[in-house]
Amino acid sequence: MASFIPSELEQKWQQKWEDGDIFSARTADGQKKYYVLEMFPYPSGRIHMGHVRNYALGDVVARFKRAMGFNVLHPMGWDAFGLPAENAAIERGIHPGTWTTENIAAMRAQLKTMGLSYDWGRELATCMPDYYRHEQKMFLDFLKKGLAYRKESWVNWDPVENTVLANEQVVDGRGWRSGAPVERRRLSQWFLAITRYGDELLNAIEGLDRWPDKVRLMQQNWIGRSQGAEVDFVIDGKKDSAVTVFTTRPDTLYGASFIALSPQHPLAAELAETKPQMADFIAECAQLGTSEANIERAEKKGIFTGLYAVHPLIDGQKLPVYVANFVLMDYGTGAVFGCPAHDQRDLDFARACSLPVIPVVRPHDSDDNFSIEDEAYTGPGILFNSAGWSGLDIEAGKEAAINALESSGAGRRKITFRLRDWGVSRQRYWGCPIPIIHCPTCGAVPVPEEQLPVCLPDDVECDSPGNPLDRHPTWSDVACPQCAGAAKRETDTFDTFFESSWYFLRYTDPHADTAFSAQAAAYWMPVDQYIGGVEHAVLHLLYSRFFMRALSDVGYLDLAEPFAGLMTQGMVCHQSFRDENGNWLFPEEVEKRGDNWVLKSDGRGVHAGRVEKMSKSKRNVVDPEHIIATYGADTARLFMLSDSPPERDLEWTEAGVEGAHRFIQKIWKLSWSVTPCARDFYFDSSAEIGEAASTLARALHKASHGIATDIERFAFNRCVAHLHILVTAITDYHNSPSTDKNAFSYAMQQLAIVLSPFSPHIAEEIWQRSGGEGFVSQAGWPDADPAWLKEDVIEVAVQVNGKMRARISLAVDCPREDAEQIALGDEAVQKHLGGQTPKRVIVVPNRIINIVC
RNA sequence: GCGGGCGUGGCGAAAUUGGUAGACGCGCCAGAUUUAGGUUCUGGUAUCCCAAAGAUGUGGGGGUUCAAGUCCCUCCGCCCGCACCA
Repeated sequence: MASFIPSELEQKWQQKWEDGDIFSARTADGQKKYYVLEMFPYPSGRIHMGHVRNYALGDVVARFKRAMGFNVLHPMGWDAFGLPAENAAIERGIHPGTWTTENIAAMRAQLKTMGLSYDWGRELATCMPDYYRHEQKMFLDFLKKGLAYRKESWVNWDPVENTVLANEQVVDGRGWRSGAPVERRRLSQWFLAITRYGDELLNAIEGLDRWPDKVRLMQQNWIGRSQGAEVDFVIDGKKDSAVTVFTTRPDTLYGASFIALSPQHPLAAELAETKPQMADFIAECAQLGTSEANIERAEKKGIFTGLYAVHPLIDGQKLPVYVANFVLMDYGTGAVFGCPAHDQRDLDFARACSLPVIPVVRPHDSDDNFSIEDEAYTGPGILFNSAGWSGLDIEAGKEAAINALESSGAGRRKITFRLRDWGVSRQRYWGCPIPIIHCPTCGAVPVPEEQLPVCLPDDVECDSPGNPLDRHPTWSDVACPQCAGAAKRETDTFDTFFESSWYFLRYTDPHADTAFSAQAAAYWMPVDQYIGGVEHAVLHLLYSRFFMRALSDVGYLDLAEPFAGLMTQGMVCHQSFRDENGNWLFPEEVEKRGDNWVLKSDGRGVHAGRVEKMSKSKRNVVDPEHIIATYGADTARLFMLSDSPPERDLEWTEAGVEGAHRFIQKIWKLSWSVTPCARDFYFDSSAEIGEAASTLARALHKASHGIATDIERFAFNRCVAHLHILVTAITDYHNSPSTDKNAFSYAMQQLAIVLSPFSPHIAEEIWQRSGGEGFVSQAGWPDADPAWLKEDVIEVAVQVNGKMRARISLAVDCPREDAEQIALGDEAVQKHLGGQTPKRVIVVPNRIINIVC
């Protein structure tokens, strides 16, 4: 027997697949299509285990659907613009483009060793002008349609580097490189009007029935449609100035005790001009940056403006106006009224500032003495302390409030979305240039379409922070397309989510002169199965849904939803280790001796930490390249799929890989007894073929049925269990005295088919040895014969008063009465009945019998 | 802070969606093969109990039901996302 060298075997088959060009997808009208897509990687330099998991999952689906007779599209490409390339440029003096291209080459080579069934002819990289030129055109089309517009918004500003910082680059309120306290700055930037589709994006979630419920919920909450009212509060002493607030609880207006403005509210800025204290407070708030998580986690603080607002309903009542760090400028109107009795955050603030707490909603089972202590009351109830609204329930109260506001002119019904328009401008080099020319006389002028693409210049200095496009001596100097006067190119580039919002469309027609052709999109779209990390549950997936609608509206295609099916995978985790000094250690630096972990080098003790997401900083990483070189891709893929269900986190363990490897080797050894089998061989379920052959036939049919069912429901770990059971059955048959060489080889050939989505290389080898035609990668999935799946006798549990007391064997679909009689006749059952007569007997056919007395 | 999720043997998990808890794998134990180690093969393995019988058991507490890992309430722990990381 030849020893098993996975790399040789795998290279051989990868070469044959490539030579045979068997994974190229061609538009084939009439054949049912299936589009499988995994989220394309950012070319960071090396693949990591998360990629291996993602692509192994996708390849199972692609290979299985091919076996089921679908015309499968399974492409791969590179999400190639982004911040890390610029960081590499600053840190290592390498051009972002060079860095990215080298990374792509390295990662492509790594991916190819996995034996994934991609159509590499459709590969794309978003940093190529051939790709991004189309999104410049899209942007201009959006602009014409009013879907793109310009407005001011806030960014994190590093005052030392004079650059805009990403949230990731703000650490504890300081720039990550400069260490300087972050400021907020207002910049004029481009936005895409995603909120125009708010209702549609929300309503269509219901139809995404092959998406995980959790993702649908998250998108729903993210869009966050709320009904309520806008209320205008006139500032005392300034008749014509009012602060407008948005509230979902107009019913609690009689409980209002203050008004709070966002630190970015125009009125706050106005006050800061004359009040240094206010200016200081706003500056302090600015240090929290733009991250909503940071803002909302910060200690609640506010300062009094000295102004009072007039309560629109209560004569003579005035509410103090504060500027508070917990009010977001981006939501509603950037101002709220505080009702401490019925909002915990308002209550905390009111207690800190000694403001009145006026309960206006009481629970149904309380009376008008209901009062508030440390906890705001947010539950259902009846209004009180509310003049004419007292006695109404909350919903009726809201209606009454809105009617009162509308008739007095102090407010109006209002629907607000939490969703904000998408700011796409980035002050960075490594992105798609925004095709706009700024002219001192004509303003922002679109670059004429015949001048597209606006290519990134290569000759840039990337050795210092900031946008090199701003520093380029000539690139931005152009003539205005309208007046031919001297003008400047826009030096901002697009958010990289722009690229990932339509790449799945480009794959359908990757060499088209346009972004894609409507025909190709009509054939291949939507993506039937999309697979990727749950971290994209909202942003990327929502932007893509928006893009489809926007592109449809400007005439590119006619389809609203890009992804019919979605599967979100869990993270790949590994135990982390630290030495005595708290330094992180790589897994290969430690080993287990007895119950303790020690350093391999000198045997000193090691702290074994938690099992957590693989990350470079904690060093708990395992390099896929090393694993594939050692065990082979078949083993690595099989292990990735075998232990945890795909949506859950997976712990990478050495022992687990070893186990998968043993299983592959077991199959390898078995494969040496395989000889070409008769083409028309099959197990006849209507003939007497003997015990051993029947058992084998049953195992084969159960496996092909079970694996197909479990692939459809993403229970890949169960698929691996089916494979183990099948291999055990084939081994037993092989070892049995009545073994038949032809039957054995046939069984192995069938195994090859059902194994091929998981470990395709060894499957090809077995297929070839058993005389299979062509590639197993192109073979059809075996139909399961129901006759071989049916059991004759089934074991049924018998409970007495809900406790399991016996198991009885019954014929399948045995009549209820017979089952009941047999159960009651059972010795153990009789013993537990202790002579009592059953009051009730529940018979669940083929499952359980419960005798109640 | 807000939004979402997860929690079952020593470990990864399974449970036909309210019907026999622990399939399959890892680990461990015993035996066989082997000069030995490794490999391989066979058997065992939720806990308590010598065994049987029995009892207990799905993060904690409570509830609904003939029947709860599954449904409801509540508490605890861990993880993910929060709009300029991708």
